[in-house]
Amino acid sequence: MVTMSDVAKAAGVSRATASYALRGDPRIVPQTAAKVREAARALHYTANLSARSLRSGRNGVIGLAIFELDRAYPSEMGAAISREANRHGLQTIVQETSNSKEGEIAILQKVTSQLCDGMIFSPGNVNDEELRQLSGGKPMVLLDDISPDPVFDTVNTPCEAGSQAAIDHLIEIGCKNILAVGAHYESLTEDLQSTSVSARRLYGCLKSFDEHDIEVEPENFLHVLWNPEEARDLAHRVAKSGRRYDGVFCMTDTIAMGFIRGLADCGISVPKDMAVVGFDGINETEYFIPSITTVSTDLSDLASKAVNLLLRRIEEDGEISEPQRLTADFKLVKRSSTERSDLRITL
Amino acid sequence: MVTMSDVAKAAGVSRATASYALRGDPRIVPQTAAKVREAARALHYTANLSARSLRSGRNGVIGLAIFELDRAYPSEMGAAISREANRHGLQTIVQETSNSKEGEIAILQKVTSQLCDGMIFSPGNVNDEELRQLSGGKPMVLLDDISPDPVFDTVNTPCEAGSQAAIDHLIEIGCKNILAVGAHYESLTEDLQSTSVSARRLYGCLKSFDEHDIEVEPENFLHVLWNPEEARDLAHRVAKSGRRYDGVFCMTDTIAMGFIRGLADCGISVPKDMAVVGFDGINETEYFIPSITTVSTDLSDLASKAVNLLLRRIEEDGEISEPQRLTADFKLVKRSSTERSDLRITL
DNA sequence: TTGAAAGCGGTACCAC
DNA sequence: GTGGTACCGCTTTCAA
Repeated sequence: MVTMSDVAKAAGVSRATASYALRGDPRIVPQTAAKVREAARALHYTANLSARSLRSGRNGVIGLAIFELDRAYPSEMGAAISREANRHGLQTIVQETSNSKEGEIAILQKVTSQLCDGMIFSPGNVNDEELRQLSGGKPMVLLDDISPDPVFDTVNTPCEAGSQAAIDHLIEIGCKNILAVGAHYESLTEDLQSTSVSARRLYGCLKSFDEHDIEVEPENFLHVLWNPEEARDLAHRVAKSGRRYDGVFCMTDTIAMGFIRGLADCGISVPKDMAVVGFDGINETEYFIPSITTVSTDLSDLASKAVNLLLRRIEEDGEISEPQRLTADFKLVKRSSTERSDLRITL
Repeated sequence: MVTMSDVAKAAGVSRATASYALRGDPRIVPQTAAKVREAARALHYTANLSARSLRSGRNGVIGLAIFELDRAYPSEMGAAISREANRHGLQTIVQETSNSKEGEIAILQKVTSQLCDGMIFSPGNVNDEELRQLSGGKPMVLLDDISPDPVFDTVNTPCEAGSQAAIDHLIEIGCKNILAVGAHYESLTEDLQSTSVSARRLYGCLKSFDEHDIEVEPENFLHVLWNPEEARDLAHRVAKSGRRYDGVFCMTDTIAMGFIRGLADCGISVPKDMAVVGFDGINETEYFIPSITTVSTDLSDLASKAVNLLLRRIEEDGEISEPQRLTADFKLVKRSSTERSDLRITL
């Protein structure tokens, strides 16, 4: 392994000078700097990040912790963040928490807070106070944090506005009896700011119903775990229940896909018999049959907001500003799953 | 930040003793060890990985580099490896190479080889010689490496046997005119061991045709980039070509999904008009409509083989054994996309 | 403008 | 069995 001493020796300067030169410190005269750079290149020198990190606390790497690597939304988000960080000259390391408290603690405490300049984190099972401890003082940006009293910068997904747009769309295309899948009607009791993602999406639904003067009952909302298996089962139960819905808003695309699959199992066709809207905008929605109308979270925007917040914290020296809370953009992408043939005929 | 000196002081021992005690060195007497552990717990001490790594070259973290985070197969593989590593008490950090040479170099040179005890890597644009340089001497296991003369341990996906099983299945259900999508017929000229994944999958197809005494022509094979967009376009062209296939083997599930989508665009129904088999076994194949028959690579097996090979290298001291080449298990998962109604009637 | 040297937080050798 | 201490590779004061 070639070290900076090797480079310094080859260039005929001291280690200190080599260090300054390689990092472009203006104190070093151009000739010396060029000599050092040349030596580094010739020797294929690469700085040792552990050493740099140990000494200066910085190494140009940021950490991202997501629930699960193998689910579409978090992994697409990870890709977006990774690419955005690259644009700023940073490397991103991704880890999965497996949505368990031990996982989150292990990652933050053992890895991310030690090996990275800062981290972006989807908290699931640790609260802000624990996070503060686990962060080891390193900058952190949270994704969809639900603390009433935020300690860290946060970027939220556009839950309220997005869900509202979804229901608006179903109403627009003529749906008269809409079902929202993903949250209990009862979950909406708490303070909205500090509440869960599902409750915030539910809130958006209610807002839309309200603005359209549509009365809803608890039966218009069904809770389900956010995975396709459960959604599929739920669709079976809905199909057998006899209750007739003509439009469904699923709080995630994965739910939507499972739900549509479940409807298909029971001979109910989307969009002919029922229109379906998803949320997230994962790539698969375009290739699913039918392609799925979805509230597409703008992941580039989310990534850019998160990385910029993090960089601000990493670069700020001492003076700590108020934690910020931003929301990512979205757009409603209309596809087959809400194309109503009856509507098309009237056009 | 609480350091080992703090722990040592609190426990009334030296730093050296504290270090030994915390790592369970048998030389330390149980009482002393307990004292140290208690102090560490009370102070919420966590070892600094950069420091440990700098000194000992080990920190319990392995690196995984995959092409793209936001594609199903690599991310499911990443999840499997991450979980397998956890089982061995290791943390995994995942990075995406974006399938570019610069990406691969940056990751290996700047991050993985420095911050990790070893790495698992899908090479795409760097050859073995470059890899050896970039690895910095750290242990590395490759995934689907195609070097004629392997330098590193490798775990391959079951290309030949899997593709053969796929074609076998299509033949079994009565397909008479089969199309394989994903590789040129011409790509099969080179030495099989050192050839690309697509060529190896192609070879499996040919083996099956051969064993069933089925004559094939170049028209039975169509090349396409391995993404759903291209596959969808290709399906459009196939549909319009007039050539009648009754069974299609797509070399990845993503191709299969895009292809089925494209067929649907043209009014061709799967499996009624055409049976389709995919490869990889990604989760979505189960929820796609129709659900997709696929050659499912056993990712737990792949992960276990890769992690075990890596651990062996990390733990081996000096004595270097021959590079090993293993192949992951698979199973053919039969689903709707190859359910032939005509066959079902005759049963 | 450059160099000497201290030190980041651990590990591991060697002496006691 | 435990402690002193050199050292991993780099950054960063401080002096020259």
